[in-house]
Amino acid sequence: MGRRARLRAQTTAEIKAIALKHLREGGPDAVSLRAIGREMGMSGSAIYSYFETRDALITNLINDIYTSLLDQVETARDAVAPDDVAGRILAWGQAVRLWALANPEGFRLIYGDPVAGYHAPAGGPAPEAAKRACLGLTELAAAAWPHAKATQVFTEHRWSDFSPGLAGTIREHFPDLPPAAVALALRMWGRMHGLISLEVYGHLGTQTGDPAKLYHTELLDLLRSLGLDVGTLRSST
Amino acid sequence: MGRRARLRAQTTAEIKAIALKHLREGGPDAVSLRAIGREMGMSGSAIYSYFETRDALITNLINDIYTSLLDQVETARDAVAPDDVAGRILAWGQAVRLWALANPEGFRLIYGDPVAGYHAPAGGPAPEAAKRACLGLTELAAAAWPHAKATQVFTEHRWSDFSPGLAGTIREHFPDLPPAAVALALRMWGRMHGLISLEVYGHLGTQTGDPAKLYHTELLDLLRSLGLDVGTLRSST
DNA sequence: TTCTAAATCAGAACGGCGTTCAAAGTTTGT
DNA sequence: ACAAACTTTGAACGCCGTTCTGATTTAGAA
Repeated sequence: MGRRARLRAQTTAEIKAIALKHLREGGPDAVSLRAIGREMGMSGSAIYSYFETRDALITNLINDIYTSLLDQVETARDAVAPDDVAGRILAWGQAVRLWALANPEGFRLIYGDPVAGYHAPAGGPAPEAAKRACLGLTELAAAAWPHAKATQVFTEHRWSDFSPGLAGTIREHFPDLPPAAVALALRMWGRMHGLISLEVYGHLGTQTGDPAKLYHTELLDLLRSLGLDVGTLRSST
Repeated sequence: MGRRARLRAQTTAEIKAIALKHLREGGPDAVSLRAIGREMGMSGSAIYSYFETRDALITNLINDIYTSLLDQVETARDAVAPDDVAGRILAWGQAVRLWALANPEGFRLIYGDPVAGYHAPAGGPAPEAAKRACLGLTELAAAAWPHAKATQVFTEHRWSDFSPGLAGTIREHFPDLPPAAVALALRMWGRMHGLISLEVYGHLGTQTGDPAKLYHTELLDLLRSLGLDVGTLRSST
């Protein structure tokens, strides 16, 4: 990599770093090419040498942020023994919430309306990370499936219910998993996402430390509905 | 009401109607004072006679939209006999989703980042509607509580876990309800909200009619976790 | 090494936005 | 009839994304 390419990579990184800083400090509106350029001592239009458009920069940020979320969540999950299925699900769920509370702007960027006038590219802004998330959840669901299948509500699910890309990838990794287990994985996702997004967007009491307890209860209920014993677990905040 | 006041009310309504139209047709960015004025044959600054600021207009819209959501949801719930607890919960849940799919921009306005640079006023943009939502869900949880309390995961919840305003209002309406039932109501909210918001924001497969089935399964599982019999219910899409 | 083509930048410009302000126009009540 | 209140306009300010022109710097081939 020549000198030119190195400078370019460095500038690109600086743009992204400042964009992230503005995002954290001033919310989505503060992420503007002109403001970034101003802080870097560059003209706003100069950034167009590094990103084709502002949306491209945002997409790039979403990718990074989504990846960092998954890194953290997977790490938390893998800190629990693989045979402790309930513990791994609990760890995943708590990690998602803690990450979201620590990075609310990032959470909004990934799961909400990212930024004024932003339009996600086809296939979503971070298809790679999204696939990782799906696979991670499916792995948890697959591990829980032997216990869960007895307790699950009966609803017919077919592979054709899912997008071909997702279904294909999943069946590659988990050949013997029934489609109902994939539905379970998505529902687990929804259960975690619901309370977290209500909390991040301020629709929960906005008072005291309650949301943590509420979320913990929800996770325990999720485990119970999977047929997993949670009698002894209690204090993993 | 004099002629002047009537004209004023009419203009105010027209502003809101056009704002809603732009919201539906062009997304949040299309809601701009200048664009509204343009369509009305008014200068953009004239709107400041009717709304103190753009955020005030948005807040007003959120209020209307949130209210219309609750009207629809409560109507759906009340179409089911009061003693059919499971049916009422199912009706509520399906109504929320159908409304969200029919009014995705409204859903984003209420539950997401509403619009570029919008900052909600203290107490939220629609405290009245939010309270109605909480009470409605609490009513459902209260009706289910006799069945549910046996199956619920044990987690201590106290009144102090909730915001004083919410707790007070709820205890007014449901004097004998334990705090755990309020936690259950909020968790029901989260369960419905999770899948719906993932679907509205395009994080679910983006393929086929699957989300409906997934959501239905989730509602059935919710009912099951409440100890409500759902063996015969199946086809209420 | 010299020369050409590419990459990088600044700065002006266009049209959009929310908001403010002074001035003109209109309605209301006295 | 007239003063006070309200409504509206249009210009202005500063912000934004984006495009374009032209200058400057760099990389690689001759």
